[in-house]
Amino acid sequence: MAVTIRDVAERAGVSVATASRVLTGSRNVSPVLAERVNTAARALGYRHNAVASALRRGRTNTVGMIVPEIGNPFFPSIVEAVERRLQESGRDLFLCDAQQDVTIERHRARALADRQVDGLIIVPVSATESRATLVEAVQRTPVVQVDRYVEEYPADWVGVNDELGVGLAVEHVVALGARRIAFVSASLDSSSAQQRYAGFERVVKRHGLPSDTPRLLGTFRAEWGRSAALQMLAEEPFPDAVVCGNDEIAIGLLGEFRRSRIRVPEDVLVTGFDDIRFAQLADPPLTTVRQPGEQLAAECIRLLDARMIDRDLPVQRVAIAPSLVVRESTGGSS
Amino acid sequence: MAVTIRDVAERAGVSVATASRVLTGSRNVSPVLAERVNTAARALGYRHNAVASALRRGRTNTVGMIVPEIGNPFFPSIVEAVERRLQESGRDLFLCDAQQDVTIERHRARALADRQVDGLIIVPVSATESRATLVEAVQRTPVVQVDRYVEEYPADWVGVNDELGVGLAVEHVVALGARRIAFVSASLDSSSAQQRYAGFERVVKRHGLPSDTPRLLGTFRAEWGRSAALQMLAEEPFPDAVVCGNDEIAIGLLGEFRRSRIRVPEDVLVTGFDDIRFAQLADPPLTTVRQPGEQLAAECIRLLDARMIDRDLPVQRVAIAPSLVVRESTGGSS
DNA sequence: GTGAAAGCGCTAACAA
DNA sequence: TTGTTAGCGCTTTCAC
Repeated sequence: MAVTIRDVAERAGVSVATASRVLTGSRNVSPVLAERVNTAARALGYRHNAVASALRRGRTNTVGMIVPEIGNPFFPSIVEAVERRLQESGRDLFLCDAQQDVTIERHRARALADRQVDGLIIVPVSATESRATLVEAVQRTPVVQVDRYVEEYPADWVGVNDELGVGLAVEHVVALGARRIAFVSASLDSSSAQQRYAGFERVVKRHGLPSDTPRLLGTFRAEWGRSAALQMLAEEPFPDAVVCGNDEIAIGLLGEFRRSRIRVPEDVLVTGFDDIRFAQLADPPLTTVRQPGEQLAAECIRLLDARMIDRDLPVQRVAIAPSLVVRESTGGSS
Repeated sequence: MAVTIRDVAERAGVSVATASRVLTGSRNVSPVLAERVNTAARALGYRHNAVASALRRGRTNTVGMIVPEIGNPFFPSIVEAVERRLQESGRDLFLCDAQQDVTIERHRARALADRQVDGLIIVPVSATESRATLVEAVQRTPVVQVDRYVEEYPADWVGVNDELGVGLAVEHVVALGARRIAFVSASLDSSSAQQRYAGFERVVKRHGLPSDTPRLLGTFRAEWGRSAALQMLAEEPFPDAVVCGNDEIAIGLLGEFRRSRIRVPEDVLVTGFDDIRFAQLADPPLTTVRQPGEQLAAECIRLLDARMIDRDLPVQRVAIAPSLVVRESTGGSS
């Protein structure tokens, strides 16, 4: 068996209480004994049993995080930022992947809560079907929703203003002269998809632009961008611009346009959303709406910590304004 | 306080032992009592305390995983595959990101071991500097290295044969007539970088190709691909082909070549490694060496389970043969 | 400042 | 088949 605090105490000639006090960094121990305990611990190769500690204290110094799909490159960027923040306060992050499935998402949320995480950060899969999972989780642990949220906000949320973000993209292509603007995004399961769609419609309406242009809703994947491109190529008239619900879709679209000898930005303008790493590596480099990952992460941890202190706080919603990054897919920086 | 097994037992009118037996699915309980316990648990909203259970059993039904950098899209693909496998046996995966830093990696490994994970899956950051972390971890829990390994194999390993993989790429461009072949990859910290470099040199030598072509070693990132491209463009003679250490580098390289009006594959052939999602979306679509993620994951779990049964098994090394995926960056399928 | 002792919630002997 | 009970390793009163 592994060496326990009992062994350390014995070797140091003190009680387990004192050993515990030293090992957890309590003030009220004489330097002499503290030194003895530390020496004994080192000599024996003592390793703290976090499970036992967690059982006793009811805290784990651990935060759980669930993302809809780790393969979508936008999520890893948020995860990295959150992890850096958590590190500052010495907490560990356990990350889980819901694989785009609300059932798996529920399992993961329970698994994390069962392990007594001190808090849960979640990007919900679905605006409607993830709701029950959130409601259940909120009763067990502090929860913060990031990026996406579920209906009626059972928990705090931080994200960018998606509606505004897509608005920026539309305004941009309108300013460049586009009239017939198509929208390619994911079906309206998630709040992101919903808000981005809403933003598109709002600005199109505001400018009195034709509303019979394609609105193609599939998934947030590049393959969907490809099929959407093919679909648009098969129909007349071809749009002046395509605003996409995220970068992956836009990159898929660009690939298909390239193959069909449609020139971007000469024949059609294209915009994305997120500003993932590959956006600037696309051909042509992609104009997109940037999500400020560091800021999202910072706010997320702030909300979580506030909620850990007071569970009964009113639910907070923090919407950060995104910014447009102009690249060559709409004619380049100007 | 949350509802405990004691509350359930009381409500069901049985002992905690019986309640425990029912709740953990033991056979030896009469159906009548089992039903009563389940009903009581549901009525009270009982949730299993995994921490207490873990302390008692010494098992957590949890596997930890550490990747060097979750932002590198190759790792999420492995993570997803591992997660699917683990799900089959009802275990949960806790994922950690080492942020390319061996110190953080050590912290994560300890945090996971402290929480008594039943096993650890790790893609080590460095072939040399991650070694101590591995050695320590191996003493605490079953460990499997995936993709990369550290010197002297303190733990099982499964990955593709990197040397062979790069060999496939070189053979391919040689068959297409390339003589002057450049190599752009990451500096030789990780075993992947080392093996891929070795594979390149071996095949170049075997074919008696010129050995004064560029060998540029930086990082596994697209930015490095860009700078490497610029470096090669500034020198004479320009190579016939560039074999890259991974897809990201190749994609960065393609971007820079495009900007400089170097045509791929007409002016130069380019190959990658990994076959990440964006490889086929690159312009032109990237010829690359595919790592069979599902197979890696399956083998990884098999090794882990074997080691959980017998810690004293001799160290296993499983090298899977990778395959070449030919796309347009070397002239397309043929 | 230090130690004795009571659990945190659960499981697994052991008895009945 | 069921119940009683002794811990898993740790932290934290509560006495001294």
